[in-house]
Amino acid sequence: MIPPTEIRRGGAAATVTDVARAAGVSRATAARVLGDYGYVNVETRERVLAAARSLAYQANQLAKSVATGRSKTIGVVVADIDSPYFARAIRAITGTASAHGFVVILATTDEDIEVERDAVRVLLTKRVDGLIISPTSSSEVAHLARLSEIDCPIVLLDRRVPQLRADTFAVDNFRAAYEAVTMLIGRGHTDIALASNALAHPGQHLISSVRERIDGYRAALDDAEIPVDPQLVVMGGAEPQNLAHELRVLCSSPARPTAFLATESSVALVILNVLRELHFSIPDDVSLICFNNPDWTSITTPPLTVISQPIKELATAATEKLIARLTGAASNVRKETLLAATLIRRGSVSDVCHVQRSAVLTSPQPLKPPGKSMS
Amino acid sequence: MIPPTEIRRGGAAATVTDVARAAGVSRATAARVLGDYGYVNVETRERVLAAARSLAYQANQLAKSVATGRSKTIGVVVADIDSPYFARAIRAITGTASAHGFVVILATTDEDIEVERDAVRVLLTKRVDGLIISPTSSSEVAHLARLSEIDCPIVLLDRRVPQLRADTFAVDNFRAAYEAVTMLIGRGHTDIALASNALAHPGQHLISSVRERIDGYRAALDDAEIPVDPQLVVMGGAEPQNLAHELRVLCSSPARPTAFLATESSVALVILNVLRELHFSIPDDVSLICFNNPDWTSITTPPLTVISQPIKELATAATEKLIARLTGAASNVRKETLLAATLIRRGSVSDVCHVQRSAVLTSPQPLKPPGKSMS
DNA sequence: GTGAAAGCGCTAACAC
DNA sequence: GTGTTAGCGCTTTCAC
Repeated sequence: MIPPTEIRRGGAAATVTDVARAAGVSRATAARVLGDYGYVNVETRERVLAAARSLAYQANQLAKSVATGRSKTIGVVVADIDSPYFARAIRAITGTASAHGFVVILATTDEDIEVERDAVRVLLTKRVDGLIISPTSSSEVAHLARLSEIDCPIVLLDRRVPQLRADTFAVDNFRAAYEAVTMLIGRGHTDIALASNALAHPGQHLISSVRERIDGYRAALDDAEIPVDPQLVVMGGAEPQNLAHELRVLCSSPARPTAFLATESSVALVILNVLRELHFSIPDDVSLICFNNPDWTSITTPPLTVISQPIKELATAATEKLIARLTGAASNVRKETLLAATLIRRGSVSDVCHVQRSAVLTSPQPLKPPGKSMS
Repeated sequence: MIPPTEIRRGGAAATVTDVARAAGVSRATAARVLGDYGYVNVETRERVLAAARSLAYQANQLAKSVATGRSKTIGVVVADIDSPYFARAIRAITGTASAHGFVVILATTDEDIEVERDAVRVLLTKRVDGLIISPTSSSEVAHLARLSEIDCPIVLLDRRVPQLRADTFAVDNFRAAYEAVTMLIGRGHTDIALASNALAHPGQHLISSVRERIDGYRAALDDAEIPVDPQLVVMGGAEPQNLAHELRVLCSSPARPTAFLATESSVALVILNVLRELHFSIPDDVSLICFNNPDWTSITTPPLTVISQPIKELATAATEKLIARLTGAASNVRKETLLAATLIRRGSVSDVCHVQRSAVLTSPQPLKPPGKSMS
């Protein structure tokens, strides 16, 4: 009864046609039950499913995608995964995506705009349904602007690009920096340095997160009527050695600050190394606050006061928004979502006693951080 | 002259057909130049390329894939990206892959075998050309064994599964643990504990890396004729609170060890917290060595002596091997590549003075670590 | 060299 | 309900 054609060709996967033949129905019918659409007799369905099972049929999503025009794939483009910050983001993205039946293609750019452009091109070639990106540049975004024309939804994560009018999920960095610096000022600090691993290319825009942190830092000083000393803003670039060098110079100069705000935890690491090398102690000689809250900041001596960013929530929300857009469940208006960061007070900040003040604890203060909230 | 059909339909991407029409050639010819295969007159080629350019033609890789049967995509399945260890691996994989024109689909399992099975199934559905996986279980591998049947090359990263006969890239964990423990013994320690965030499910196999580290630990003790105290092997499970609890109990008992070997840096973090809480100091009261070498281990007080694993090299080699297999450039025999780990001596190990010994430095020793090598 | 035509595995009108 | 048929965008064989 069974025709010889029934014999599967060497190792190749079973197709709808194979299943249809095995079940004795047309391809359309088989496709209907396998694709789970349209009406089909419950008995016929069983027969098809049985055939599919026995042939270990697995749908070819690629073929499905070219037929439907949707790939159930989202592209993710970030600078680096090494940072625990982005690692957590990616983790949240893949989790959320797969819960919705989407798969994630990952690309890293190393903060290189050329690589980013290329990554986006490749992802388009793979026909991703949408893109989550943490853009390297806030100005060179032509390759991103193009996306809306070709109807590939894009959501920005962690970094804003106002001119793009895309859904954006980021931290309120200005406020976070402002509050941290204001806190330092309240503790008596006036010589507060800001350290970053960004680089101030002349004429080049900084990525928004760093830009906003610096702005917040400046605003806090301004509001306290403390002049901003340009020397105290050190942009070391991605090379730790260089950053370390600049910090060493700064700390050995008369302009030596009494407190540091680090724009990244990796910067804090460099600061810690330099301070140790110079035999400065934290928080007695200098206070330190850094952005991000990787595990290790709680076990240093002293534990670090940090600005914790809700990256997981951000990434999850970004992914859900993108998927909503893809399934037509999102409103047409592009929205910017700014989440508040949380200042976690630990032991790396102390008072500066210009004037004799009443004794204040300088040791670890397990204060309950203010609740974070969606804005 | 230009037919009205020349007008692009709303926003949709240009296809080979469009380009062919614009260039006044057949689809086959256009396909040849766009796909860069077969012979075509150099002049015709120019015409086609010009047309492609003006239409902003971008090949549809999906369609190409269903036609050719190869997707230029590799699937990566790991437990978690949060760990800096795997993050670095993924980074290396995406980098290497993209250098070879491949793209990476990422899936995380959270050490859940069901999730892993599902991830593999989904990736197959996407017709990945091959798989890099760090399997959750060393015993439940039927879903992986199936892969070789359907001709989907797989390479194992970081964890071994002997019964799978797949290319494997891992660290020589046995030797690494053996050497670390032997070093501790040489420093006078006899009560050496091993702590892990794995869980000893009854009848369940541990993942190979943990298994081998424990074996190495035991072997070192055996060879030194030190009895292995089961109490000193604490398997806390993934829940840090639980691990912390077990450690607290152990450290408060008479069985308190003088040294710890942590199978993960995240475990070291927990140990550090517990020790601080108990007011034990490192390395005076207890010594500590941990696997992995995240940045932060060099800035704790004291800096941690660690076992650094060449994960980047491993991941790069794994990716290259997979791609070689995909392009038919690899020999048929499956090979296991074990790279040596490197013991980096810093400040968290000190001597135990059962017997009075000559003074030995216990402060940070920037000894040059032994060179690592491919095996 | 180039074109016509079949095919990859799937979806989706449209008839019956 | 089910089958027929025409696509999706690309490759590839085979004539001319």
